[in-house]
Amino acid sequence: MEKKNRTSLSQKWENQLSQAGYRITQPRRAILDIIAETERPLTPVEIFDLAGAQSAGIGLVTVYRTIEKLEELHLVEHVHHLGDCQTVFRCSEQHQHLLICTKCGSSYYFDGLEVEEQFNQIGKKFGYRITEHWLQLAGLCEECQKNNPKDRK
Amino acid sequence: MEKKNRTSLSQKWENQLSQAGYRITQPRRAILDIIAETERPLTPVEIFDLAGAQSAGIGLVTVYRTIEKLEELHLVEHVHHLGDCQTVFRCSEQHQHLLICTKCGSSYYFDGLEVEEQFNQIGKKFGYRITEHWLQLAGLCEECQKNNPKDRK
DNA sequence: TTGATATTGACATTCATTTTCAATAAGAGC
DNA sequence: GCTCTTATTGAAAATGAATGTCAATATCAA
Repeated sequence: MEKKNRTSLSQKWENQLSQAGYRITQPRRAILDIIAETERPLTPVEIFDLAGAQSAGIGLVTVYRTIEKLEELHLVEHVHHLGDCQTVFRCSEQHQHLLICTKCGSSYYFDGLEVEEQFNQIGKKFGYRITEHWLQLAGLCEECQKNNPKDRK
Repeated sequence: MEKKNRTSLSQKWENQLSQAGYRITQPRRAILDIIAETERPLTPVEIFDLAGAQSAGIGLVTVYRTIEKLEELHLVEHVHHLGDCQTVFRCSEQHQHLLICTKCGSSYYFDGLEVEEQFNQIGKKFGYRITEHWLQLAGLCEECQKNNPKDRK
């Protein structure tokens, strides 16, 4: 059995799951690693495939259930990848907004403090009291701008 | 056959569909009317139910197909109704953002010119060239704030 | 080490959406 | 107004994502 290179992030998640009373199992560990390591949103099936490649015999159901727990503890969240209403995932910290590359999917979180104040203003204009907002930016990351000199599909 | 009170919006859509080479059928007309008349996002099934109440025998499949065409002509768009990744619909004009009431679902569109400039700035910070953005605000509308004196669920 | 039980994976089930296909109806051309 | 081509329709079947069921298994507290 080879020693896995656990990231500090998945270690942290593991502790939080444990503290919340959940057990740490091999399948869960594999799934945590995948999500923590990957710098872009993933679909449940993608996670399933990646995890399956590492340790055999992980069920897709377990992926859904693990995601559920992580979501409950606010360790991952659902994000929307371009117009399409695909359920994908990305680990997050605090309440932040996603900036995602339309080509390679690489993404960052940013806090929207500059804009959040304006949201309240806009709401006020229409008589609304804003309680939630949903913001996501998409574009080409530095890398993909280089590799995309003109506009290849 | 009673005369329907067609809204000017559905009339306009009808013309655009026609100009795009699509035929105007009774089912399509009913679906157009529903979407144009309704001031909140609707799921395909909701549209199906509402349309079915008006003229019998409209298939759910036709609802999906009509939405498809309307979307193609940018007459409706998919929106996300709060965290949940439910596919719902709402008619829109131009590129605008949705402001939606979490209680009754009533909604407005607003142009986000004030904030859009800032989006580019944020992107620049991370080396991204922003090409799309996705913004939705939710809260309580004036009416629901009144009817919701404390915080009834 | 042991034992209660949370978790697992296989399978069945549900629900939303898409595909298939023969029957029908829209509308262009006469 | 009538005819004919073909886009459109609805029913049924097919797909696909997500959830529920359940006996076997693995975790971890004692």
